[in-house]
Amino acid sequence: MKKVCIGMSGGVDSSVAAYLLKKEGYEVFGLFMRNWDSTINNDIEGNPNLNNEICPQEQDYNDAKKVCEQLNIPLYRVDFIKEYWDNVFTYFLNELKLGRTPNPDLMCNKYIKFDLFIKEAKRLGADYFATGHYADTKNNRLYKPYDKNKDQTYFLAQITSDQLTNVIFPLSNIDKDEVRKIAKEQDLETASKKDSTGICFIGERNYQKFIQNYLKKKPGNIIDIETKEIIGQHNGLMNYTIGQRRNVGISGHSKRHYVVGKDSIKNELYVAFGDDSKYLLSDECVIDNINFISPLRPTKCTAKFRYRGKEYPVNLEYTKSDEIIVKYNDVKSVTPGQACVLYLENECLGSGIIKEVRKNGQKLWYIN
RNA sequence: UGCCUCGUAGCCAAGUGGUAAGGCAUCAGACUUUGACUCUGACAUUCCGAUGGUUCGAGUCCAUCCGAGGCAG
Repeated sequence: MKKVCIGMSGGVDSSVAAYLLKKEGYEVFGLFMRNWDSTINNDIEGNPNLNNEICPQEQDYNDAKKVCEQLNIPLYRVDFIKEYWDNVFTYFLNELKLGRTPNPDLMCNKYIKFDLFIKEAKRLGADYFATGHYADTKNNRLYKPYDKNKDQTYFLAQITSDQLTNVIFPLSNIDKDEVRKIAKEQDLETASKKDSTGICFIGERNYQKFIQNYLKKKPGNIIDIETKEIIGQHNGLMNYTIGQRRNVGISGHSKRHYVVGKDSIKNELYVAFGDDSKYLLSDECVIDNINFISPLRPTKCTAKFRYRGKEYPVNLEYTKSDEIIVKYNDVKSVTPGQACVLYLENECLGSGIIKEVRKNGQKLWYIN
């Protein structure tokens, strides 16, 4: 019998995925992973769980355990604390230091979930590996799932075609409502559990305080990009992303403000006023760290610049190096460090990391 | 010191005798496996610098004081 390892997170999605695999007739076992340890990682400041009797991670494990008992499948667990730190968190901090906006979850999938985690699953005897992602795969290619609203291919766009070998996404053909319905029908422990959000396995919390555990505050000026006047002080460029409006720390203006750029050398944050500020717009970007999952290399396709962002039509210009120039009509808040994920219809072709943002052929001077 | 203007919630700002607009910020929630963006809701219940006065009724008129700025000097 085909043996499948399902990555169990303790949430409703992986719970239902496990149930569906079992129903399909596979021999299923669960694998729970932990990659963050607040004590080992010196994660003190702003950590709401330090004094809790039971931290969310243990709660997640308990929930996963309970679901596996309900489904009558074994559950194993594995720690990747050091590996997560070395491969994902270090990258995350380095990007922040450069003033960019990294997306650690893409790297978590690339280096942890679809690499080390799969290796552990194989070691435990699995032929196939499954997760509760909303995505679809066929012939080592990646596709959007049936539920376009929950589509999580954005986070998977840095893994390779090889990494999709023998991978199953049991939720590829059903939507979230259906998942909740199945969970309730089967009376799974996690049926009504709230979806988790926040950085992969670190969770929801005050981001600025979290970062302060690892990066020192570095105050500097906030500049009105139109008038060049100093209009406030920031706590450190790592706390801001392009397009951000909340928690910037300025007020007293009649229009909304948005972060439009930053200068890591001068340690200055640039802000513009108004919902339609031209400073937020770009029409071209350069991406590197190119990863194609698909063999296709179109010159016209669509792209997402942020998770749950809109998909825009783009033209691709392949350069000699490991870079692609992506051209599009004006798009707001395209941000260095974020992934530019390419799609052709339902297929997720792959992605690159945004390196430079341009408008009218010129690099935007106020974005690093 | 003489004259002028102004003093409304954290910030900006309407209101010019009839019982405190709005924007920004903030907070809460929705959405969300990235720090967002977006959306919804809350936000001056003895109160409009202070103290008196006129009036049926004043943030709105008058007087004085305090404070900020400007013009004279």
